[in-house]
Amino acid sequence: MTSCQEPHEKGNGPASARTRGAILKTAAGLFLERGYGGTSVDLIAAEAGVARQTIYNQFASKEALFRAIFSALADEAMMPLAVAARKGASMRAALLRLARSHVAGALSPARLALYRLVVAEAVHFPELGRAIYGVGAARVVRQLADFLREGTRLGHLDVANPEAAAEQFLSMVTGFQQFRGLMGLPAPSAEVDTRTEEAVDTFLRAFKGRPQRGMPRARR
Amino acid sequence: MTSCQEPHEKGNGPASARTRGAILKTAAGLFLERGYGGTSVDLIAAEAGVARQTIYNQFASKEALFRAIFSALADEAMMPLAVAARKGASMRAALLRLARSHVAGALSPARLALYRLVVAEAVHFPELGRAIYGVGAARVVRQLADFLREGTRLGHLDVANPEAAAEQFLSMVTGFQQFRGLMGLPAPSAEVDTRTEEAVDTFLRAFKGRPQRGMPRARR
DNA sequence: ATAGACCTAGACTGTACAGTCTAACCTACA
DNA sequence: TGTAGGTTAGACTGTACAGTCTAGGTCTAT
Repeated sequence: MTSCQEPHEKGNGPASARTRGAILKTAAGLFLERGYGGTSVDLIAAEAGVARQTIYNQFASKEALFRAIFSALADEAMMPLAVAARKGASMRAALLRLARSHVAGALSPARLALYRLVVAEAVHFPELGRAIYGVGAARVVRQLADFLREGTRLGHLDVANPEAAAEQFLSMVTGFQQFRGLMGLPAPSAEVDTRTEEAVDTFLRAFKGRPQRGMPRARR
Repeated sequence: MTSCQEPHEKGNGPASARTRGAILKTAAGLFLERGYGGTSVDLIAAEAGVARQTIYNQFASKEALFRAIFSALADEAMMPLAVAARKGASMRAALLRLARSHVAGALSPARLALYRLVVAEAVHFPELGRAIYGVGAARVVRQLADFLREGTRLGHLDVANPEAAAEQFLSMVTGFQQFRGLMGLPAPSAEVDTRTEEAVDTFLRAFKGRPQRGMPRARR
């Protein structure tokens, strides 16, 4: 493969920065797609359009490269919940919006790949598991818990233990859908949506607050 | 092509059967412990106290061995839910018992290992994912759904969609605990138990049947 | 005893990979 | 122009592995 790519403009920093970025980005994609063991340094080099030696100039080892990638990956993995309750929206609408966005995220190919990667490698890279949990899941739980606490304070909900309820909500909403996705089963979006709605309704039946105007409590 | 060579009645066929069993058992343990890629045929042979050639006499390839192991693994993976509602037990007690046993199973090292393996390999062995889902998860869901349906018929519960509710229940009960386990985080049994109880209570708040003072008989 | 089915040990082939080393090469900059 | 930093292709080492092949060993039924 003849190298000689277009001459780098000066001013965008040292060539090494650009190269390093390309390596990181390419390697991240490959690790997600093929796992740690399934991704050779040669492949990363080829895909990034870079010599293998260049990778070793930038990173001490394949493992070091993986670790370097990981924190970044973990950070962007769990986008913050779109938790802002809109002013006029009902609690059900707010939770549904939130659930839908969370499910969509959790079922996206990128997130499923990340999940697969982490589950598979957490044994060899224990701090990786802790990182994903801490910067990802735990943070999302905390955000949602705050939202539920606020909803309770305002009387729209009746949640005694917001952290536990948040975990229950997220588990219920993603649980089986995500499992099916990981198992390679199809996830028709209509069905996903139905399941999401049902989960939200179950959650609301369990945690509905004091009756609101126009919302008769009597329900047998 | 697993065990199709038994044309002669030779009676016992002792050596090969025993050998084959040892290989299967050893390989299953190693695959669970170290994953498919992390387990070499040499290692299996050594661990099983068998020559490598013997493995190749019994199985066409490492992959064939893996597949042969898998159905067995999938079968014993999800023990049937101890779903029998005891006569005198309250619904809460029954669900709690069920939840506890399910959680204990899901968090057991063997099941976490299986889960890890399946999640990691479902890409390369798609039918593996389908098998685990079908013989495992889907079956458990069906059982629990039947139980919920029966509870609803008796008026102890009010579940409109038993399948969906069963998935919600199982997701809620195992969701985060299992995730934490997979991530290598400690799972203090006291905390697991608390979370389990909370999940059961949430479920019951959502699906509690009509008040049961005299247990009004519901016929349909 | 002997034949056949099964087993063992280990040599062997071919492949893939991590990581090192070298020598040439490009670009910037003094 | 020359030097320095970074890059490149590719050769090289050592390891691990899947899978084959061979030569001989063990057990069992006839």
